[in-house]
Parts: sequence; structure tokens; C-alpha cells
Amino acid sequence: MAEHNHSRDGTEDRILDAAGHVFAETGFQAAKVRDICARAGVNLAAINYHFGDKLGLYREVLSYAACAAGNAADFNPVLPGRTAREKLRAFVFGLLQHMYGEDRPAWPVRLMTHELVQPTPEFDGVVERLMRPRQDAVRALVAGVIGRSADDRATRLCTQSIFGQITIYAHGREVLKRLWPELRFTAETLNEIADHITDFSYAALEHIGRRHEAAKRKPKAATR
Amino acid sequence: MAEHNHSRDGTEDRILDAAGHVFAETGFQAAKVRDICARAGVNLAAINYHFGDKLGLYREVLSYAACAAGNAADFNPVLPGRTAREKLRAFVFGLLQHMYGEDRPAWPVRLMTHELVQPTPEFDGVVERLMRPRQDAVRALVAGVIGRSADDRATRLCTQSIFGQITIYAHGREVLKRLWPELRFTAETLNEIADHITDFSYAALEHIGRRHEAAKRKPKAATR
DNA sequence: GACATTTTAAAACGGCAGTTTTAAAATGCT
DNA sequence: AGCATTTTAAAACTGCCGTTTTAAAATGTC
Repeated sequence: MAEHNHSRDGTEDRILDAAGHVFAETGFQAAKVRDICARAGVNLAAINYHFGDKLGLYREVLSYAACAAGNAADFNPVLPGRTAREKLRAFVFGLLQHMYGEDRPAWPVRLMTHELVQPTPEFDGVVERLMRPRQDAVRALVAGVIGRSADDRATRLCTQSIFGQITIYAHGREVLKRLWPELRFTAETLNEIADHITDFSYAALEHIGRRHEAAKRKPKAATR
Repeated sequence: MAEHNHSRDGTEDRILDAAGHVFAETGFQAAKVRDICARAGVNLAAINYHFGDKLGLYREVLSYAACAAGNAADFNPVLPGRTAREKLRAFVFGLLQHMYGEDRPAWPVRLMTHELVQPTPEFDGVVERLMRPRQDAVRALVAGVIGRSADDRATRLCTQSIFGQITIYAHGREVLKRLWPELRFTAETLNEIADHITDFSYAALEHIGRRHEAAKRKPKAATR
């Protein structure tokens, strides 16, 4: 009956937590089972006893991270907000907060970064459960603002632009450390970045929407 | 005297080429010396004979990639163009072409992706020689458009936004494969993406510039 | 208290992979 | 031709690391 307390203490939980950090640092392949055990303060045999093998442990860690980083109550792609602009801002801030928030552990994002560069077989599931819903939400939002369908090329490109702006703080991490070392991800900064991305993107979307309107009115002129 | 023909043939060159591909696929750690030798069609001992050890080879590959991917004549952060908009478009297209162009080998970018996630000691040099000049060029350009200094926070955020839009096609590679599988990086598509990013960003920059102007005129009103 | 489950300890197994070695053959240079 | 350099071949060395094993101790659980 004392099985589902996801907090601390239990040997399995200590291993999961340690594994999360170690896997996130170096990726699956380079991570050493002995390091994980040392960090968790458990015996070397414990991993095989509880998770079968290293990959079994990794699977658990991934789903643990995807759960703690995904459809949890703290982030939901279906967002409130009356205007489209408010919805965009809510989405952007939510994702930023979710990925870089100070209160949040940084390792799940790092783990994803490794998956992105060198996907394990589990990656497909992660994309479907985590990324696709977000993409779809943003595509629908963008489509509404620029007045095109959700699978229009322009809609997709705009969606790419928005996600690119958000995720570069994860992917460009090591570059930022060197080219903008003063940057810290405080709560203030997160709001500042969210404001910026919203301003930047919404102005762009409105512009693209207007251009599309104008092109519809006098379709004889060259679009380019 | 027959030392500096950077083309093909020579054993060292064949090793470098093969190593580029293998390192780019799996990253430094996971890459196997035996695979590289097999691919290059050379003896196992050849790597140690010519490059000392695996890391020595990697260093050569990196500088080879950075050279073939950096300040070569085909891409230069100091770009032509009369208007700021033309300069932006030239920069964006140049970098896109440089990173994703069909005529270009894809492995240097993949290699960089690995470095970004798990930097080797060589990474600092790469950042200084490749990334910083580009950053500076864009910062200067952005600063001019929005009417702020090059090290202003708004300028930096805008620069992040622009690079985020360009690099997501590399970092989001595996996600794109799954969420937008039809996308191909033909010459046409590259132009389309360059047009999009330029439109998107320039509209945003102008908007931010205007907002800044307005804020300067009546500074009593809250900026937010 | 009896019992199953969990955890520890230390050692060893087994395979993978970077490196080295040795000897021979090929190649290039003057 | 003679010599140094390069390349090959196959085998062995070496360390790392995931995994297993064995036996003992700790921790529940009824």
C-alpha cells in the first residue's frame, strides 16, 4: 500500500533521482551505472535488481521526466486568455517557466536535449505525447491570427519561429554561457523573455496576416 | 610540397572525411575508431600513427569542420545589401544555405549539435571563432533597426529570437522528421524559409523600434 | 519468531573498444 | 638501388563498464 508515494526515501526513488541527473549530464550511453549508484548511495547491484538493466532504468527515468515535464497540472497546452495575444503570452510563459523555471529541476530538459541529438527508441512516444499537442495548439492559434489554415505552410513556418525562440535557451545553453554570461533565469527574466517573445511574434503574425489580406484583395500583383 | 591539397585521396584525408561522418552521427564518445577505419578503408593502426589518438583525430576533424563551415568565402557575417532589411535577408539566407544547403555536407552541423549538448574543450575556440562574430554582426544590425545600443537587453533578446528561428531546423531535426515529415531542404525551401524569417523578424523589429520611439516621446506612461 | 523481500558487500565475469606491438609489404624520394 | 616513410595485417594488451554471482545482513510482514 505504500507504493505510490513519488517523493523521496525509497531506494528506487533515490536511484531514479540520481539517474535523472547523471543521464541528463552525459546522455544515456556515456552515463555510468557506477556513478548513478554512488550518487544514489545504493549498492551496485540495486539497479539490476529493481530495473533489470541500464536501459530499463533509463526508460523509467524518461517516463518519469516526461510525466514531471509534460501533461502535469502545471502546464497545459490548452490555455486560458480572452484574446489570441493573451493566449500566446500564456503559452510562451508557461513553456518557458516549465522549461527554465527556478523552482523546477533542470535535468529533464537536459535529458530531452540529449534525446533530440541522439534519440533512443523511446523518443517517438515522447514526441507524440509531449511535442505534438503543443505544436497543434500553437498551429491553431497562429492560424487564427494570420487567417490561414492550420496546415498551411505559412502557419507551420510561424510555428517553427515561435518554438525556435523558446527552445534556443535550451539548445544554445552552452553558447549563451559564453556570449551572454550575465543572463540568469530568474522569475523576472522569464517574464521579460516571455514578454519579448510575445511582442516579437505577435507583431510578426499581425504583419503576415495583413500581408495575406492585402494579397487576397488585389491578387493580380506579385505576392513576392 | 604535396601537403596542402585538401581534396581526397591521401590516407589522412580519407580518415578525416570518414571520421567527420562517424563523429557527426554518434558524437565523440560513442564513435568507434574501428568504424572510422572501416569507413575510410584504412588499417586500424592508421589513426594512431597519423593523429596520435582518437581525441587528436577529433580535434583535427573539428577544426576541419569549423574551417569548412566558418569563415570560408561562402559565408561571411559582413554582408552586402543597401537597406537593413536586405542585410538581414542576406544574413539569414547565407546562414541557412550554409547550414542546410543541399550542396553542402550535413555532417559539420550535426557535429556542432553534439558539441552544443556536450562540449569538448575545443568548444570555446569554436564559439569565439564562429559564433561570436555572427552574434556581433546581428546585434549591430538589430541595434540599428530598433534604435538601441548593441548591448541593450532588447537588442540581445531580438538577436536570440533571430538565431532561434534559424537554428531550430538543426536542433529540432528529429522532431521535425516526425511532426513535419514532408519538409525537404531544397534550394526553393531554403529561400522560402529565409523569406519567412526575414519577414517575421523585420516586422517584429520595426514594431519594437516603433514602441521604443513612442516610449521616448511620452516617457511618463508606464512602458509595460 | 518464521518467513519473504530487500539491501549490502565484494569479487568476478565478459565484452567492447582504444591502443600497442611486431613483422612484413608498399610507396616515395634522391 | 638504397633508404626512410607510410601502410597493412593480425594479434594481443589494457582498461572500462554493464552485468552476474554468492553470501550475508537488514528490513519488513503476518
